[in-house]
Amino acid sequence: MGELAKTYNPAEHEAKLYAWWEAQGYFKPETLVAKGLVAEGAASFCVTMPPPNVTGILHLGHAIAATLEDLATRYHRMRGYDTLFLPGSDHAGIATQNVVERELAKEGLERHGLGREKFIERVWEWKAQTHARITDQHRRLGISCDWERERFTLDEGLSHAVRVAFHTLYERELIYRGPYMVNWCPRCESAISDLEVISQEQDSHLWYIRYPLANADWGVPQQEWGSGRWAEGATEFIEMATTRPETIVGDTGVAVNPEDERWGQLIGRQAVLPVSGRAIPIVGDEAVEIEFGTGAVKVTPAHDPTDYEIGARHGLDALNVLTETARMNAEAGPYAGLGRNECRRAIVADFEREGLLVKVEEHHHAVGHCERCDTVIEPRISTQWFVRTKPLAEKALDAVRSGEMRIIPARFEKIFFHWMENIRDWCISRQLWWGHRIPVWYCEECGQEWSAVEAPTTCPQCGSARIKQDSDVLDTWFSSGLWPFSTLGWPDLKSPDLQRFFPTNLRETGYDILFFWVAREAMLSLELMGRAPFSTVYLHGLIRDEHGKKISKSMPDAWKYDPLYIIEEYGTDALRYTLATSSSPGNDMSLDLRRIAGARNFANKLWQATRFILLNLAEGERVTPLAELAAEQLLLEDRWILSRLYQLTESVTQLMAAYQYGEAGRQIREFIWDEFCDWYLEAAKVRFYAIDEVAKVAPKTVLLTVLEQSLRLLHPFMPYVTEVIWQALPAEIKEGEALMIAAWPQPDAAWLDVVAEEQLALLMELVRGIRNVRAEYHVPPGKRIAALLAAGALQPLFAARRELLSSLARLDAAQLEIVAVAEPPAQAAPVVAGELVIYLPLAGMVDIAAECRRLRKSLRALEGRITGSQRKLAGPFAERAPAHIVARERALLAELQGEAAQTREQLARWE
RNA sequence: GGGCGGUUAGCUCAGUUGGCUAGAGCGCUGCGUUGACAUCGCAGAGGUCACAGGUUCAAGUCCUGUAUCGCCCACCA
Repeated sequence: MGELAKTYNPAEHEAKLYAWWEAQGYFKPETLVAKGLVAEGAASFCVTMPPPNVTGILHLGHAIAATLEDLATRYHRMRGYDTLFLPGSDHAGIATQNVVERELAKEGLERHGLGREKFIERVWEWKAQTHARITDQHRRLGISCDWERERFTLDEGLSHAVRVAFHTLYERELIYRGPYMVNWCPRCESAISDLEVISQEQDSHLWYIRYPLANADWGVPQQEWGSGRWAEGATEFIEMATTRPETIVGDTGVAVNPEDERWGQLIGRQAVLPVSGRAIPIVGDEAVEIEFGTGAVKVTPAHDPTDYEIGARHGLDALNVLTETARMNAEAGPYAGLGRNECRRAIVADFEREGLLVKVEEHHHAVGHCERCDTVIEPRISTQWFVRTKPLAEKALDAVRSGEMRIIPARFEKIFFHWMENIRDWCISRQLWWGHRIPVWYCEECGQEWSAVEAPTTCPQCGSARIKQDSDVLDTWFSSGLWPFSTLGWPDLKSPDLQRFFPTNLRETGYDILFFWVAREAMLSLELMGRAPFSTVYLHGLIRDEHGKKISKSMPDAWKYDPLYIIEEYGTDALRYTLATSSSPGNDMSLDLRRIAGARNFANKLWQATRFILLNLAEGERVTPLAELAAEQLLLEDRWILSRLYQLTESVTQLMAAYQYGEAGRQIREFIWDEFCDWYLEAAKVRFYAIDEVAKVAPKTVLLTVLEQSLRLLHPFMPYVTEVIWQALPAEIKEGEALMIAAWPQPDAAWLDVVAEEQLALLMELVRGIRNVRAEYHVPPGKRIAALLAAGALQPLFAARRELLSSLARLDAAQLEIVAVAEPPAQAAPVVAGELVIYLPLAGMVDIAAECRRLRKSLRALEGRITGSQRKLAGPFAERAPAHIVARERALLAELQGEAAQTREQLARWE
């Protein structure tokens, strides 16, 4: 005790402390129960960590999530909830596979060359490395999660949960398989969901082309395509615009709007498709916009979602002309084997040669790209697995509407509704290797298809052993969608953790994955568990650099925003405090390193205050607990700070319960720094440095009591420094073995003392006024000056605390006169605070003209406000506004008038 | 094409049922090494709360519109 270093050095304590907490079992709910810190039948509080992808290292987005989750966890643990923060990580199918593929590419390897099994081995190796790094980073953040309950989406239990979930949905016909148009990434060679397609605006072209029409004069091209005479003899044409000329070879129709006067009469006729010379019908379809392009559109049902629908309506064939890697297939005739872009150039050139290219316009439009590898997506018809989302979405909508699940900030509920109401079926199969194999088998004998939780050996239909499992894997979000219950032991409904902690309480994540993840968690949980997975969704914003730019690895100063760098430079507490208090939910945050430095300074400030207090304790001195103090031992400043602490605790507790962490954190800081350190601690020095030993008892008690309770309030924000300090405090003023398992402060209503607060506020105003005058007159800071205080009815109070006033304002105690009514000295600067006036006889220094100017200025301001207040009270305000608001206004007016009267009196002496 | 958010001090941001003189950190100015702290203290300067209307006794806060920046969603080829 009392051995605190000169400054707080986070690195010296953090790792040690974390290891100790963990070794003590404080992160485990069982420990708290065993210690009797969780009351019988206490409510549970559970948050499952959004499992980071095992793709790389953590960034500030993870840091803010972990911080807020741990903040909530520590707060609830202190409140006596049966608390669990469950950690884990996500195999992140497509993302991780891509990362490992890039790693392999560095060695000149490619996954197909390696083979599925070997490749998966490599991914597991990668997983082991990144997982270790991620875990280490999370520990550095000080999060109090139960590592023994850590889960991984591909581990045994969760894989089983995935199979059960799939099987259940399959049996309920909420999962189906079929050939539909999906988003296909030709680089990943896999289908991806709508959400994984990122549309990017691009500059491109709109090619106006024309197809000849078959008529009595011409119907079959006589010359070779590319000869320049392919359309020779054609007499009628239909002109259309396209952004994708390479798909022309896959056209099986031309569509026009039936209302279109230009083209309407062509419906039913045949066009002759360039290149192949195939006759294709012209159909009428409402989907065609008359205004766009020429009003006619080529229809390629196999390669465009709209065309797919038009084709379906008119019985047009879907002719696939692309391979899985987006090269032209045999159907492309002369273009077979070309890449889609090469083909585009070639076919445009050929159209020009054949006189079928009318014009080319600049065109700006959105093109879909793969979220993971940025490759241009190809819409493609392929057989995939889907989740029928409509019925699931209904339940999710109800859960939010009914309030079973609440989203913070509330505006995201509308966004959630909109998405859920317009949801489309979710493509869950991926042609990847890294992930959960789809638990469906096919019989090669009888063609039976069935789903099973455990791998079968024979066909249930015909008994054949010639069965094969589906080779696809599931979308990674399918397994993470089960996270809130799969991690707690589902599908075992008797799992103690599931019964104890489900439904969970909080899902904290960035708003960018509301649809990807939170929405899926809600749908799957409501379907499989019959309940929403959590009661509150708290969405944080994106973290950007100090100029509001998105932080990316390619930025030259990206290293500055690495959580580990920040932790090493400023300490974990500084990072956590800053992340928790610098923004509000759902709003992006520009992380300013200066703020982090400020938070580090705050930790040090707290440290210094503690040092001061402990330095004033003798070795082994017993501190008197607050309860043992007699009422009269508590002086004005003691009653004031205790009252302030009471109010702070009330306010912070309310804010924490309402998930207003930012405001809570700011209030705690303001209290500790501005009230406790700057005023109370300075006030306490008066008694510390006095001769009277008895007088020193109360301030020690109050200092330690307030400090100890402040530490408890601050602990969820700055767990390390608060715990280190707490451990150094004398045993008499604390309970238990660690701050992190201490009880959240229960404010003692007896501390509330509004009179003390008002009186000290007056004293502070007086002191500030004196300091102000001293600064203006350049009175040397150390110089003690005489003063005459006219305190009116408060004379006894100020007389009793004369040392306090003289100490804080650097007055000469021997020449401080405190009276009820004073005859103003001739050569003195008056300081007015409410109805109090203190005269500072600055012998020979007082510039009367300057004083008059100062007083007049102050009087003008006062009079302005008085007039405003009077006008307000004379108007409809007095009767329309609530009584307490009016009363407050009246009180204010009286105060202003009192101060103005005093000021006028002072002026009158000189004028 | 829809929808959402931001616009508050030089910079980065708070300001949740509308209610005292709109706040903080950093920066800036002046003073200061008083026996916790220069990662500090004291005093101070600095804002027509983007703009225009409206509702109200009262608007940074609610409504309408405008500007501007950003984000999300969307099958105009």
